[in-house]
Amino acid sequence: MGRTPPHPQVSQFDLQQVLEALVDPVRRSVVAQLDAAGEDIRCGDFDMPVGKSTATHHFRVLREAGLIRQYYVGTSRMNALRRAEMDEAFPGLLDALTRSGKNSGENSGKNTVLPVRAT
Amino acid sequence: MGRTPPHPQVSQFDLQQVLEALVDPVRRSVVAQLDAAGEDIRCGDFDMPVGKSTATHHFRVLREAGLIRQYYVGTSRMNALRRAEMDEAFPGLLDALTRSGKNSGENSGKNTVLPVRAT
DNA sequence: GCAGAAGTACGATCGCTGTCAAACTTTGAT
DNA sequence: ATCAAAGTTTGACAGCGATCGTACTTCTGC
Repeated sequence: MGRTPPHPQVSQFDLQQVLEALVDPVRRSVVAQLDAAGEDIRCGDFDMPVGKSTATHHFRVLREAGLIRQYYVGTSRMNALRRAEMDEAFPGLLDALTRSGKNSGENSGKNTVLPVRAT
Repeated sequence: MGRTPPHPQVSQFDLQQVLEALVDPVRRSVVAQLDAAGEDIRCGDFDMPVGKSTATHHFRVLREAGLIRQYYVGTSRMNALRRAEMDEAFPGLLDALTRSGKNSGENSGKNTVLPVRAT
């Protein structure tokens, strides 16, 4: 059980890494769900449109960027939003993202208004 | 083709698109330079570590996301930061990025040789 | 001990995007 | 008219990352 994966310290948070984590709609949705719930969530209890192995990958990216903290409870892995630490490193960033996530409905990544060549 | 290229309206700004634009260190640097200068800058006057055609590509991505406005002056193309409109669409986002850009790696995302504060 | 549940690790695709070089266009100056 | 400056367009290429399926590891309950 106690096998906790490595987590970065606040002093090691990197903006580039955080943005790369948050640019993916699936991962941003995970953050949004944690923020909305206000409590920790099991990996399997998220609403994610991908397979298990892909989900694992997303959680790892979020963890290594410092956005979430993971710990085991039985066979389940719990996920906690590191909101306070993120706010300390990058004030206003999570606020801006979680807020605008509500209004402009996230359309899962692909374009809405701009012309793109056909395939 | 001395005409102005197409620019999106504020109501059409898309968070996903804006994040995809800002996740690239070169493009974030362009935004930072515009923000720091406080005035419009010619394409050729930016400090960019890429070739001209790549720079053109970056400017297009920024423009289509709504981050900059482009207009011609002679043979030169000027670039203006659409700060107010971005703030209207995504309050706090640019603030968070330009501010933490000072501390964390806005350094092209590769080798960030910057002071790290302890906790 | 065994079976099932919950994730993880490992390859393998596959599409996207950042990059460049070369050719082209438009504008301003000589 | 000619030439140079400033960007754009096009085509090609390389690398990264999101995705999946399968096999593997741990833990809980019986």
